[in-house]
Amino acid sequence: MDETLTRRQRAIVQHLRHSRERQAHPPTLDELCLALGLRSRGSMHKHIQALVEAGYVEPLLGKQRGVRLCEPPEEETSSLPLLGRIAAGRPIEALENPQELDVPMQLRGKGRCYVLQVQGDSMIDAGILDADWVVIEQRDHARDGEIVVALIDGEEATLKRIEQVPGACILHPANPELAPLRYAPERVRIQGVLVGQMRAY
Amino acid sequence: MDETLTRRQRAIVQHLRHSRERQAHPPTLDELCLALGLRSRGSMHKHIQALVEAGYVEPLLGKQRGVRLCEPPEEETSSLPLLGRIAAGRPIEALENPQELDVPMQLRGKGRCYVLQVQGDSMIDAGILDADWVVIEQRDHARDGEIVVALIDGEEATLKRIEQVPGACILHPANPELAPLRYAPERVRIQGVLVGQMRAY
DNA sequence: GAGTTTAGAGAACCAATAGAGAACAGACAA
DNA sequence: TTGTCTGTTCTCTATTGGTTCTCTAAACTC
Repeated sequence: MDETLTRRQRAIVQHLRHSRERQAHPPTLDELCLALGLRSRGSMHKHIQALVEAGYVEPLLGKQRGVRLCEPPEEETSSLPLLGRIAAGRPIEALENPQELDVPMQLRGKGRCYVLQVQGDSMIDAGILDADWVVIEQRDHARDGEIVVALIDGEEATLKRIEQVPGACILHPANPELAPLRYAPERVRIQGVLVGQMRAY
Repeated sequence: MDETLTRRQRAIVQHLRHSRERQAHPPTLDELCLALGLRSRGSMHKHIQALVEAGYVEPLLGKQRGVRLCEPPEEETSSLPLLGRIAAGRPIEALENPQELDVPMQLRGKGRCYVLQVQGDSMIDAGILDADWVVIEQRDHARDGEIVVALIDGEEATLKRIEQVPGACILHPANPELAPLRYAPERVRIQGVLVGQMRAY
C-alpha cells in the first residue's frame, strides 16, 4: 500500500478491503466511523475525499450508500497461470506462451498457486492420469504423504508422493510398475505441493 | 451482484431468485410487498422499474401477473449447482441446501451442466476417487465408452462407463473387484455424461 | 513560543432513497 | 357486462446518508 497515506487512511483502506468480502454493499460513512472509532461523519468524509484523491476510492458523487466506496486495485482474478507440463524425469516443459486457467477457490491452497499439466501415468493409482491438470501451491517444504513437485539435482522435475526419513528423501510413484526413488535430501528441492486437480473429458 | 443497486433493489433481486425456484408464476407486486414488508404497491413498482432499467428484470409492459417479473438472462456466473452425492446403487443423495460450485469453462460440456460428488471407489481405475467432484452434462443419450450417470429402474443412480449392444445396456465399473452390470435397455435411463472432474487435496 | 498544519467533533444542509396512499387503467373471470 | 385483480402514475412525506461548514485541540515547523 502507498506509504504516502496517513495511518488513518491506511486503516480505512484495510477496513474496506475486509468488509468488501463480507458485505454486499459498501459501508456508509457512519458505519465506517463506528468501525474505526470516529464520532464525526464529517471527519470521515474528509479522509474519504483524500482517498479519492489518491485513487484508492471511487469518487462517490452524491450517490447514497450503494455506490460509495470502492477500491481501484481490483485484483480479483480467479485464474492461475498454467506453467507447462510435468512428467517424471524431465524438467518442467515450459509453455512458450503462458496461459491462464480458471481454478475454483476450492481447489487452491492458501498460498501462491500455479497449474501444471501431467504427462504420463506415474501417479495413476492416486487418480492422477495423463493430461490432468494439477494445482500446485508454491512451497519449499511438505509433510510426509503429500504429493509434491520435486526438483532433483536442479534439473529433473517430478510429481511424487514424498516421504522424508533421516538421511534420505524417498519419492513414491503411485504406479505398481514403478519403484520408489531414494535420494539424499540435499538433492531434492520441493517446489510445490499438490492441492487440487482437474480433468476434462 | 451489481454494487450499483440499492439495498432494497438487491433484496428484491434476491427474493426473486429464490421464489423463482419454488413458484410457477412470477409474483405480483402485492405479493412482493408482502414478502419484503412494504405496504405500498406504488413503491414496489418504482423499485421494479429501477431493476428493469438496470437490466435485472424483464420489462413488464402492462402484462398481468403471469409473465411479469423475470431475471435477465445475464446469468454469466461461472458456477454450477452442486446437486448432491452419487454412489453406485442408491438414488442421488440430494443436498438439503443446494450449493454452487465454481467450475472452469474447460471442464464443462456444451449443454446444461451440474456437479455431483462421488461416493465410493467404483470408478477408481478411471481416476475417479471417493469425494471427487464430477461435472455432468445433462443428456439422455451417450456414446459407448462414455462415463454416464445412469438411473436404473427409476430409482438407483450410478456413475459407470456405458456400453450399448443390441438388447442390452452394460454398465462397466472401473474397479477390478466389481463386475459389469447388464440391463435391458428400457431399465436404464441416462441422466448425463461425465465431462469434467475436480479434486481438492 | 508563535504560526501552521492536521485530525477530529459537531452542526446544518440537502440530495438520494424509501415508503404510503390515492387514483386510474387495462386484464381477466364469472 | 361487472367486479376484482393488478400494473401504472402521481403526490406527499420521512429517513438515510453525503457534503460543507465552523470550531477546537493536538502536533509539527520555524
